[in-house]
Amino acid sequence: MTQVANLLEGLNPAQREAVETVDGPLLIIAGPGSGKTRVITHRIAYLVQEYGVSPYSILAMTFTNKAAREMTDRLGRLAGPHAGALTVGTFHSFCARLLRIEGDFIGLSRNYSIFDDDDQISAIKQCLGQADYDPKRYPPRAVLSAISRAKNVLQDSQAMARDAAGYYFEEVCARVYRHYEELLARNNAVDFDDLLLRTVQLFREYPVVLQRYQDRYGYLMVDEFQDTNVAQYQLSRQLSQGHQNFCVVGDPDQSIYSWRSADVRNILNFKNDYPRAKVISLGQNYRSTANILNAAKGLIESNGKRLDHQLFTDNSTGQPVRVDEAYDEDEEAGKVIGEIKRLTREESFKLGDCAVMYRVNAQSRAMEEACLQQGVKYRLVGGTRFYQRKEIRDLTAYLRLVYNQQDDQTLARVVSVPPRGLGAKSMQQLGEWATGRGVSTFDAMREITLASRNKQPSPVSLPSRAASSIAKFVDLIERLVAISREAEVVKLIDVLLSESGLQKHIQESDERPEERWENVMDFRGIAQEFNAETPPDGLGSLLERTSLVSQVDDLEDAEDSITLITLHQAKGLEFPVVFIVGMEEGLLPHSRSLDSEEQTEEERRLCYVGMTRAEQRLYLMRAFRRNFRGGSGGPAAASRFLREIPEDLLVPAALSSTAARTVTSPQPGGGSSIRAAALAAASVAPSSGPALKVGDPVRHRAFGDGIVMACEVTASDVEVTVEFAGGVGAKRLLLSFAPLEKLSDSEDPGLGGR
DNA sequence: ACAAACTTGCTTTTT
DNA sequence: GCAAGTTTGT
Repeated sequence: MTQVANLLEGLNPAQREAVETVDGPLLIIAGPGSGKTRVITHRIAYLVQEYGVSPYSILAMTFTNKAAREMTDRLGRLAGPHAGALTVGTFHSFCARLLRIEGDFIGLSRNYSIFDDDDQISAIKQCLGQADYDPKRYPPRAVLSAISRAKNVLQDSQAMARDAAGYYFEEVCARVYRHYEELLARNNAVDFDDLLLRTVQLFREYPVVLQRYQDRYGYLMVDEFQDTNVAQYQLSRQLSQGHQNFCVVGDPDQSIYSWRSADVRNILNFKNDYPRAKVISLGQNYRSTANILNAAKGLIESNGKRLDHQLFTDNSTGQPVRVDEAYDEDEEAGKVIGEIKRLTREESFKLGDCAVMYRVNAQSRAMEEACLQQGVKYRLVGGTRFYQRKEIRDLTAYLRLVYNQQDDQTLARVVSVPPRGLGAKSMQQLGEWATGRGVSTFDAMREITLASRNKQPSPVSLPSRAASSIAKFVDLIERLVAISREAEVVKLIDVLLSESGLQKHIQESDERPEERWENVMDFRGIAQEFNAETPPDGLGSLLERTSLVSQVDDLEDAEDSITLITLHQAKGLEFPVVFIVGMEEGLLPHSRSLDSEEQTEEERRLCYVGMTRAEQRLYLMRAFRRNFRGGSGGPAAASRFLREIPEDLLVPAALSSTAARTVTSPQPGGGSSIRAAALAAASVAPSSGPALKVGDPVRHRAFGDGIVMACEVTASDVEVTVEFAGGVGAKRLLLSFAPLEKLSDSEDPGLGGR
């Protein structure tokens, strides 16, 4: 009983209610920083301790491995020895394990492969060929993403074809999809989306199996529910059908993955689907200062379609949100890094407290350069993931082939690394022969090997050199398969590395061999964790791990580095100091999301997610000019989001740029102000000089014609930034001194402001 | 098997 | 306008 008291202690009334509500459907709307994970873990512990629910019958699903691990750790501390019996995992890993066990029902044997992105693309290319479509007209990426979208709404190729009627591209995709299904089946493989789709299908077709899982899991919880897609929702519904002990936690305002088929309607319509669902709103924020929270609230309130719920905090007011602008991305980066250095020097922040967030990965380059220049250590989230590195992928490809020889995609990757005299043409011939006879490529190779061992003529006409290469290769793989059945995983890896020539190949490559070999050894270290399992299960688990990890997963705390991260990846994280860079129209909101209101609202949520990551300080930065892909990029207007944040919570920051950038003339006395610019944009004319507003064409005696990019009201004057034509670039000018004259619209110098 | 020349397209990327 | 991918040539 004391333990139970502990579980409720320190919770606010809403949190407590959420923990104590154990039966029936429950929807928890959890605002940012509202102690969501705490509530989930305490609720699980409470179920076990107070209600005597067996931990064995509790299933908790998350989206990231990181979230799953965090939850498991916390539960270990809360529920102690019980924790091990809980099922906590991502949707995908749960399904992957389930299919290992039950896959037979739908024609998947235990050792099935999980196709990664590359496998999928090359498979799609192959299918396009089979269906006789030109990959130029139908880019494999686009076809794959259409198929993926269909899978995420639980459509097989037939259903997709039915829906596609009249839409030519979709029809084509549905036809390719049919070939793709067949290819996956031949390879004894599934792709990411299949993990969910095929599980749902299995449950539909075999109610007995579903029954078993329904009986086992009497309590189901789903985290980040706003990001579930139709397949995930359906799966959850199936599992909780009988008992309806279905608890979902999420925040529609943080739904930022609709482009990955997440369907926010799952959470918005939850009450319709479960009329007797209890709804609890966690509104108290424990993370951010009041100023930061209110600024974020102000922004998100501009979204039309919203489930209203009250956010508040007892935290201190804190400092206003600081806003600053720069000439271009380099100056912006210089200012950010300069300010971070100041924060560590003059205040008590550490580098590890600071994060810089951006909309697109390309923005990291300027930040990295500024870090290098100013000697600030950084960690870049994203980049090539560990398991995506070439050397690791080559190694895992071998392991996958050893685990499942039906997997032609993997075979194709492995066969010429290192080169062993089996070129594209031999493989092509071999592949055709194999498909013609309805066997896998490896089986075909095996037959050829057998024939040559028995001194029989090769069943296919191949160069004799190729035939002997094939025999050697088959030999190698079969030896490895034998080892995989009796030895531990690391032993298999060691033999593989030396016997396949992969070790030599990596160590003698010209691209940083030491580093690459180190990665291989790191991988070997990871593999050690799976040594204990009886062969070949250890191999299976290792492969599952390699297919299902993300970039944020292995993000470790680094005290002495700042973090560079996209806004998407930042979801779920928090930092004392946050900079959001690139607050410009066309970037945030991104130009590709401006054509629909829904998409623009998602951009707003993305910005909201970023802002609510900040605990103490929040900076919003923008640049006038940004070099997109080398292109001039054109002058960019301030993001509408800046205007939507309540004015009184913002303050111009006037950060100094340590990185020298000579375009700007020395700034007299004062802060530049985005707010003022916005006011000016709204045609509030400055009190002196010609009335200028953003977008006006002007003429300068020395610089020629240009366009007003911004007006900033300083203490005593108005400072305008003008983008001049003819390679002159942007200048900041004081209106009272500068010989500027306003041109009428007909004299527009044609710079084309937005 | 690699390099040079060309084409293309250009958000985000939990698993 | 560039980087990445594809095609073509040696």
